[in-house]
Amino acid sequence: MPERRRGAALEKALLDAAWDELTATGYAGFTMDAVVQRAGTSPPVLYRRWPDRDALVRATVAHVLEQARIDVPDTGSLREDVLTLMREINSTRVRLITLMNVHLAGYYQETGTRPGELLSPGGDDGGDVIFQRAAERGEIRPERLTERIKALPFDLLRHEILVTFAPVPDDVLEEIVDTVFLPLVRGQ
Amino acid sequence: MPERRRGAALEKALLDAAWDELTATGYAGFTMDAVVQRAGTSPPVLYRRWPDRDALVRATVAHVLEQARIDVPDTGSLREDVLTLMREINSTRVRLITLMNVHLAGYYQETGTRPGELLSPGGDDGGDVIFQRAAERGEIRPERLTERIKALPFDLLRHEILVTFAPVPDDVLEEIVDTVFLPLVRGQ
DNA sequence: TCCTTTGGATAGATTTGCCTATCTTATCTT
DNA sequence: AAGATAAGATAGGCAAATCTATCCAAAGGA
Repeated sequence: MPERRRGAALEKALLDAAWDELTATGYAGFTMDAVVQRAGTSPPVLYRRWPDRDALVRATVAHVLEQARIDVPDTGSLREDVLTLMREINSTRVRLITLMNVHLAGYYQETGTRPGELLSPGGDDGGDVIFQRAAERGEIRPERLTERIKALPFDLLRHEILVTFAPVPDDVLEEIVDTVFLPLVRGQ
Repeated sequence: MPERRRGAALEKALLDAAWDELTATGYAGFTMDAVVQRAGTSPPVLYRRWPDRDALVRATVAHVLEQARIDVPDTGSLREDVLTLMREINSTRVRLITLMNVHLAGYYQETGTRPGELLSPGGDDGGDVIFQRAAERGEIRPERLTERIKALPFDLLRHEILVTFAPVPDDVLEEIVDTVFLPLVRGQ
């Protein structure tokens, strides 16, 4: 019956349990006991690794961020590249985004992290590649590409997620790209 | 020394204290004791009016929402109308928006309220007037006015607030209106 | 196989916040 | 001026969560 987890495997199980607990109950209802119970272990196991609740939350967020890398698509068209990225974000990061913005007010003040850092795929430059390629293909007018416009579809996606707390329907993604983003970069 | 507050004045003072407490510490750290102390009164005074913490939070939000009405401007140009609305929101509702989105996860589940309802000035139709007038003046192409595009500047403003937790600089507001919104409704 | 390391169970001390009971005192009404 | 009403102080019971002390048991290494 024993079959005990140890070391890294145990640590991952604890952080996963903490993450589930965070998304289920939010920061307000987040208790060490609940994490212990969800992970099927006992308090000292938790306290040996993280001295208090805040340390555990920070480690949990860091752990999830590490695993949340998104790689940049290359479909051959800007429309599909942007939509692919948006769909990827939409399907994998809704919990992360809502949690970070909705539940973790205190987290920011301590760490200096900003929620903005959560969406740019692979840092702030990762997304630039798809615009460079689109410009080389002649799909867009490069002079239209301000930082704001490059960020626009992702900002709007993030906004939808933050206001609805749910994944965004695919036709909304297409509406954003086709009626807002593309007209701006193609110049009508 | 006494000079006791009573009735409506006391109630307002309590709700204001609760509001300050909410924005200062967030929902997680929001305690009845802290509100009592901040208001300079004692527990029974609070509990005679609101049976528990959740009721107080709900009453506080309702109280703030009541006082947060924004009226629709009529400057003669769409650009100024939109900018005026955005500036008004920017200067009066940053705390409200961040709090509602960042701290009050539990509030929504109970009340069914959605954060989206916080920005549309005077309900969802209030803002429509400025677009009607702009169309009558011939400033814009009415067929461009989808719901999404009408909401666009306000969605982007809300997004900025949610990501930075601070008022948005005026030049950012102008950038949004001049490089994103107006090109879309004027058709280039 | 022995022994060191580490996971896990249990119980409890401590803190903190919720909420109530009781009493005093100010203010309003008549 | 007297009585009714409501504010405010104080104290405390209760519940829940934090964190620790102590012990036992399993896994891995020598």
